[in-house]
Amino acid sequence: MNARKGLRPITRKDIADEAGVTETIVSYVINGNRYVKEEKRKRVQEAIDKLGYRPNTMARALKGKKSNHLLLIADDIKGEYFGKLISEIDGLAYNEGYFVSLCADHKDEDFVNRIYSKFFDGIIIGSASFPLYNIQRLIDAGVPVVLLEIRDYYSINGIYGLINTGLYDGARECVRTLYRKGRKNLLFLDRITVDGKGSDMDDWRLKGFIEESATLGLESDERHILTGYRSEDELLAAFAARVANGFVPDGVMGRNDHIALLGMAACRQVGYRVPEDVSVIGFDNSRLCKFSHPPLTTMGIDQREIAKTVMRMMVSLIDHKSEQDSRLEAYLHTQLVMRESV
Amino acid sequence: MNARKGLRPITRKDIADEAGVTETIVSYVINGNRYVKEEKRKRVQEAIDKLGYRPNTMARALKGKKSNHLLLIADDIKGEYFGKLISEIDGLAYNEGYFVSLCADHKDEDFVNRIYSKFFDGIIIGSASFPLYNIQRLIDAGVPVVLLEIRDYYSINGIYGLINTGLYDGARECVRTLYRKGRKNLLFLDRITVDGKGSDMDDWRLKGFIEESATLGLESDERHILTGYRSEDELLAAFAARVANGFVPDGVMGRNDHIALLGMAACRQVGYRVPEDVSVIGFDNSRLCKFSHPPLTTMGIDQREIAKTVMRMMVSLIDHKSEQDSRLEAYLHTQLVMRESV
DNA sequence: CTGAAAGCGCTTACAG
DNA sequence: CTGAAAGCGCTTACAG
Repeated sequence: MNARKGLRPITRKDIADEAGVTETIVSYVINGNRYVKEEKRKRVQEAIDKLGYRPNTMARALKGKKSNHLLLIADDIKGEYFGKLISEIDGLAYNEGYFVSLCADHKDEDFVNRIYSKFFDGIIIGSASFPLYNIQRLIDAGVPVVLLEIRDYYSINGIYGLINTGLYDGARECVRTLYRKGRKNLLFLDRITVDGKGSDMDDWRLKGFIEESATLGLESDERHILTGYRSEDELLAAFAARVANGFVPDGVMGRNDHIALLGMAACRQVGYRVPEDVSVIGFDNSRLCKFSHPPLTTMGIDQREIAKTVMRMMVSLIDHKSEQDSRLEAYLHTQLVMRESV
Repeated sequence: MNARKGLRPITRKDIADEAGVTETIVSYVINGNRYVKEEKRKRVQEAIDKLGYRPNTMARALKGKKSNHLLLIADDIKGEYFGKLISEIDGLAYNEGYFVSLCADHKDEDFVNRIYSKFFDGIIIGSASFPLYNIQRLIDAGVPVVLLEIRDYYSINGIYGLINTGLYDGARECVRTLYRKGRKNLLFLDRITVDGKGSDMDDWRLKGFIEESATLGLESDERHILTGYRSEDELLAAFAARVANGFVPDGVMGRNDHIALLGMAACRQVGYRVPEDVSVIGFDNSRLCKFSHPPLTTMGIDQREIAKTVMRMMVSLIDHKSEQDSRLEAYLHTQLVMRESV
């Protein structure tokens, strides 16, 4: 009971002593890979329950067993999109016996070495800025990897999971939604980044915007894409500048709800009414949408479905890797949520 | 290069071979706890850099070294409050060499055994529903624990960190803010829970609401507290029912911004104008506030400051536990953010 | 059917 | 100053 000393963690030996069997026997009942006399098995099981024993994860992992730890690498941990996703993944993972670690996409060279200390049973990459060669390195090293297709991963080879979360089709539908309202002069609002480096054409949402615009015969050159800002204020300023330069958008598509709402504010700032003068559409269907004014029309992402797919792939990759002979793929869909901003 | 085979993780032996020294020497230069001839040290260092070697975390932890893993237990992973907090903690933790795992507060009896497999160097508890006796068990077992004081933890003994994030004082200031606007008939909106079990008096925000009301001579009996709902719709219905029963609030305080905004919607639903008829105040200063209509006045929480305090305490607890002779405490402050809903 | 033993990748007290 | 060796808590091939 002395907090300073620390209660000794209970080990396999304690169970063996308590149950009156060899340590070997304890291992075999835990791993269930050898017949053990029913009566001994029972005594061991009781000892385990009584003492609340859990095999030391470290020791098991050292002997080649799983660490039961997954890592999720994200770039916008703060956002509601990842919040929901993590929450769903955590729920499913916990039931499968896993813990999930969360990590922003750190830029230092050492990052990959650190995550590759044989610690994680699998890695989920949901960051658009994680370098491709590092992803390839992980896959080549045999680490189970599941990629959330925020950007194009066509160049990645090997056995891994790839989840297309419907961003591209969703973006196209956003454009069509604006178009159906008679909007012809669209503006895409890119993300805010620390370094002011925006998305490139490998970004599914931007790509969807451009290609659907082309399909519909709408312009989508660089005047129609606002990018390169590092803060909310810079976004507002960039928008105002674009308008001052004579560009008059009648439809605004935000890369996510937060950005779309900032676009809405920017519109009002230069005197446009939403949705009378300009339609605004977001992406994510986050809580923000319902409470904005007017409520934001948006493209909903089903994080629960994504989480289920992630876990399904992870389990395949971890437990049945040798049975796979090509990458696993899944295509999910977004869903338009009509409110009043379009 | 064969993805199926997997590149063998590089071990201490590889470094020893590469540098032409004993494995022992490699360990000593890594841990820096013995003099090693400058020239050997240099060769080892070069080999480490060249091969990108990282000591196996599992093996080190098995020998009593740190696992460099922290666990954060939260109850509302989805929310923006935790999103920001995690994001900040992750940033600081990464620089200190830690990864942080995230976990909802699972209810099964086995949860504590699972987290107590000697895996985590420390545990941060930000969940109001984590059972007190389990917290005490962890602390008694010598696990470094930092508690975010969402509720009252006066009964926990031993050496641990306790961070009062200013919820109580913040809640009181919310009440005063409403009061200053002449609001006398206040309504506290509690959280939405899965089981419909609301907060008790150990909850700092509720406690602050009740006690400041008393100080100001305002009523704060159960008619002034709305609780026990399991969904947004139930909240709206409960609000309408309370009003139908003849209770006419002129000030609404939400437990967080999301709840406050729901309260705002509820007000409108029964025909009240905000802020003309009723003032609404939230808690968190999340993105929601800025985009609501009218923009929500709220109590800001500084997650960055909380994260810094958490890490500072964690490091003390992990690296200098023996030097502590009582629990570590910190008091942080919330900050009123005036907008237009009060 | 079952136990003693090797070994996973490390750290560090021990003995030169 | 430095190496061989014990041992952390496990798993499982090996030899009864």
